[in-house]
Amino acid sequence: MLQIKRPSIVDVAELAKVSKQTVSRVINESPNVSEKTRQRVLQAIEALGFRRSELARNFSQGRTHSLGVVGRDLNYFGTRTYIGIARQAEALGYSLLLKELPESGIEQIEPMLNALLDRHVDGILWAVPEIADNHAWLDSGLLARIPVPMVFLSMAPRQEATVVAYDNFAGGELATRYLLDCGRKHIGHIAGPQEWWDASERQRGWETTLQQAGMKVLPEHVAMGNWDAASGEAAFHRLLASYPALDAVFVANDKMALGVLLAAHEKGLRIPEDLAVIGFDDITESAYFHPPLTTIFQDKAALGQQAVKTLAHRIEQKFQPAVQHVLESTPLTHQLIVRKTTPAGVIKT
Amino acid sequence: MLQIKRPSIVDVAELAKVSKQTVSRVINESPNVSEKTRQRVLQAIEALGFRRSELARNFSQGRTHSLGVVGRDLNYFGTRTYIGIARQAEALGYSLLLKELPESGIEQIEPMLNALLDRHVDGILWAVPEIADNHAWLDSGLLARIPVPMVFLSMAPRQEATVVAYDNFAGGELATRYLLDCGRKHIGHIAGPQEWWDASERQRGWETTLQQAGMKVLPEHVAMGNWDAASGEAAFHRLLASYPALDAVFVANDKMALGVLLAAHEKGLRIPEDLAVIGFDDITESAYFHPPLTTIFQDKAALGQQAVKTLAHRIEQKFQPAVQHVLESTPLTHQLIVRKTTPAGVIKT
DNA sequence: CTGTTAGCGCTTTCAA
DNA sequence: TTGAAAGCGCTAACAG
Repeated sequence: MLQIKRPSIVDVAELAKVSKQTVSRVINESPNVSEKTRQRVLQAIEALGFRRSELARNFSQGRTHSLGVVGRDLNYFGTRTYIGIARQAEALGYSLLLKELPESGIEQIEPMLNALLDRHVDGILWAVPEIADNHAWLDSGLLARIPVPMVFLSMAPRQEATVVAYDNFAGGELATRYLLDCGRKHIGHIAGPQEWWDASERQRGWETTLQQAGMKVLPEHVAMGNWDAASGEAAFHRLLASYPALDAVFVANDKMALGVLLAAHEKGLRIPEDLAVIGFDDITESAYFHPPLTTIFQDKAALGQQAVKTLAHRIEQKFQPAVQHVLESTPLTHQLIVRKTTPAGVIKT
Repeated sequence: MLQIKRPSIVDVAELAKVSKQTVSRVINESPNVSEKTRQRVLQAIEALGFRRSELARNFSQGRTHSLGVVGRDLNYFGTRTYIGIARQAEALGYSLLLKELPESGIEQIEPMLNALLDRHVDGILWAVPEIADNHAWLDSGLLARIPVPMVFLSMAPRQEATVVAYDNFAGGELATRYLLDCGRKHIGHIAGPQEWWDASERQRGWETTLQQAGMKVLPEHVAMGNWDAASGEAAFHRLLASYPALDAVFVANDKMALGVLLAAHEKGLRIPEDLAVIGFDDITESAYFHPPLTTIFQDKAALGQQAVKTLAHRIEQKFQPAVQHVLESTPLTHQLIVRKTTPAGVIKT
């Protein structure tokens, strides 16, 4: 099973009777080649089935036209986010080098970044959710020593770091205000894990909105889950116990809301008459929950796209500081999707 | 903003007063280095903060220790599959180069493969679901011309192609047999898109099992969906119309089953008394459906792991034909998960 | 045990 | 418009 060597630029040069330099010019579409030789070279390329080795090119140029993507469990940001990332990267001519950051934590971070840098990625996209202080390394000065542009997905804004994120605070406000508009007076919250930035922002949005409406917010008006349906169910039981007057609940994601719906049903609560429920995310299933879930939509694909655009923009700036690059931007705003878990007839602008 | 050049092997050599070859030996842990010089070199490495450039190494070795992964929409195989792939690749020392195959189709395939080969991936993992004839290119001889090992995820077995897949036929049998064991006499099927290999296999499992039980299987006993909850709902309405005696339904995936549950509820059917329902996949939400869904579990992470193991095994074989490599294998068998959408009290071995 | 010499396949000077 | 030469950072093959 003889391995046939890929033809190189030299093979093409020999066949076309030119220098390899000329071949290089042809494949790079340099204008400084006569039409005649260009044709000869193109023929040789065709005849040999030549393709330029990106590996060699990357090596010689010192850049790889690839982006390192560090994720955690792929599934937090969800497949939609990754699709956005992948499509946008492809569109912009970047390859993706994917890494999974293990739970273990902080001591894995530097090795991971190094692995990417050793492969000379042009930029790095950090798609690890911010949990507790797992982004604390940013303040250690490590960031400044990373020689390539870096973009962070959905983390708390901080100095010197480029962040692409939804405004979860605003999302929390949107959900809560809607429940207020429905006329509910006792709006509880089932939060994601406190240590998650996204979760605490959503909670802050809920709290602030209620306070601005002149309502009191007590600790027993919140229960915490871990994003899973099971935890939503458990949290709902606790919440109902600690806040019996409850007539509406803002759940920090749709999966937990699924658990809430089940639990409420078991308790014999009518939805939305006795209890209004609003979720967060608008996962595809939520339209088929029982009853269909009112929720806050966020376009995860757009989030991924925007992150890649931003990163690519910074890379181009670095490699060609001369030219003015424009950064296209996708708007990232939450949308309210009203379905059956909230009362009908409410006008919302 | 001066870009500091990464120290190279040569810088280390100079500082340690040895040849770069010796440095190379040290970083590759060759035994043929005296302890004394090794220490000197290590110190120099430390002092300079040297790290070997994987890019250069890849180039010089002609292999990249990376796997090309071609997926479609990331979400068909699901995040679990990708987590399995990512973790196993990491464990085996491979990087992942990710590509998304656009829907458009066949004319994208060769460019995609070429893009991967131009970057000299060591192997390719094809994670695109087999739909209609979108794998027909395999029979065109293209495969034979791909110079690196390739592994296909979840497609129909064929000559000359390495496939890692669940036996969907067996899964269909398992589900159907269970409904029979429950004593149901009118078992319908809501299938995935006919053109999907996985879908048609599951259907075949259903059909065969019923026939072996001496039952007649008619076209009106099946309705087709597109994997989405919405399509499951619609398909159920059609199925009920064409097969009024229906007392059980095997749904080809959990999402569609979700739609079925909603539709059945609206029809006033009691589950499982009037209608037993079994899904397929065991997505995390299904335990929280209303009622909790009986389903067939498949470990997608294990699927991804097994695919990477298989691919890595073939790669090692190629690069070091001398040594005997053992291929660890993860068992890929479906499991029945009994919850509330099927009658209780059935003993199942 | 260590050093020397090539060479991987391309791009980037610099000359002609 | 073309070519020659050097170099990217490493490994491989051969000497000593």
